[in-house]
Amino acid sequence: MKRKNSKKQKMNNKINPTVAFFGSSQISVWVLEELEKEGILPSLVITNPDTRQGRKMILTETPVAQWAQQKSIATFKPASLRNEEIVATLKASGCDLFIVAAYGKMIPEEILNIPRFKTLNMHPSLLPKLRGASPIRSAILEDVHPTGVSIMILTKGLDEGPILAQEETQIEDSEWPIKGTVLDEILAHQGGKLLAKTIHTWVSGNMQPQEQNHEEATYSQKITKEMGEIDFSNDPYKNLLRIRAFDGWPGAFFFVERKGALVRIKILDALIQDGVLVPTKIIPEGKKEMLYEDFLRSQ
RNA sequence: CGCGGGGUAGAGGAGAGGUACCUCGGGAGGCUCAUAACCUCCAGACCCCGGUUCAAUUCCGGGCCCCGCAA
Repeated sequence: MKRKNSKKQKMNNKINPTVAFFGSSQISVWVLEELEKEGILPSLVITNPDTRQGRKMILTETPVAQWAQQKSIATFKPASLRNEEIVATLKASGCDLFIVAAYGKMIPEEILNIPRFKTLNMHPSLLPKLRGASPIRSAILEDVHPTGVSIMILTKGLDEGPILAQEETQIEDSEWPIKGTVLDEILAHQGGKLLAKTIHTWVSGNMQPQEQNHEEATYSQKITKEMGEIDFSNDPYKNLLRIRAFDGWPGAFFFVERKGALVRIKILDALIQDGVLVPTKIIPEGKKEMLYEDFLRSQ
């Protein structure tokens, strides 16, 4: 009777380490939501500084900062982590574990090694594939299907740390190439869930990190605005991948001449019809979202 | 005050100080073996509040909303 109880207790009362979370984007927030569902709430949040953004250039907090504020969690917004004050603060926090998800900055080794359970990272790709800045969008752009999520221990190199867990993402062929914003959300939630599960096992000591196969590593490039310009003379499927990958940000676009001026046309979505890339929904500069056929009618 | 564009039928556009026009869509009818094609007809609109004016949807001022850039 007594034995049974203690066993049960071990199963249900998971060890809950104190955690500091590094993240900045909406993807980070989705991960935080999954962690919270599993009872992991950080006691400290590190995110990027506020930036001016939006049409009015309003000073805005990162989605993570907003989330943390709502939960009344202490938040730091350092411009750089190579800063003794921050390092001291993190050391003094006494956190057992650091978690990183879409933070947006490289974290110095000095910080990675502070907590006794080390620093874990949720990386939304099947490492060692698509290391680097844009694993989700590049999966679409480079037609890497299926993709997935990985949980790893952060080390000095860029996404080179040993892997604790990995999971493929189930996406129907018919849905591929999927839209970037959709894949963001799928991978963030899936990665968050896997991360939560992994943390519980990891801190209880029942996990063997697996070194990555560095030979097979590929890297995702940072996505820039210019990459979004669509040249209709290019391969239609590649253009479609680009439109879907850049969904939301930075967006795909082309220019048309109207009354002597170049007008930018943003492509929201497109499909391939009889081997030809046909936009479906667009936004001409200064106008609102409209069907491409409506746009053509008025040309 | 970061820069800029815009709000006209259900959709996309044109327009002008005094009958608001075009394309698509909707409805009715016609032609046709038949049709998403063609013909005829019909319904349906000027973002809001002030000002100027004999007259404002149009010019002026303010407001609300939408969007492109930028970040």
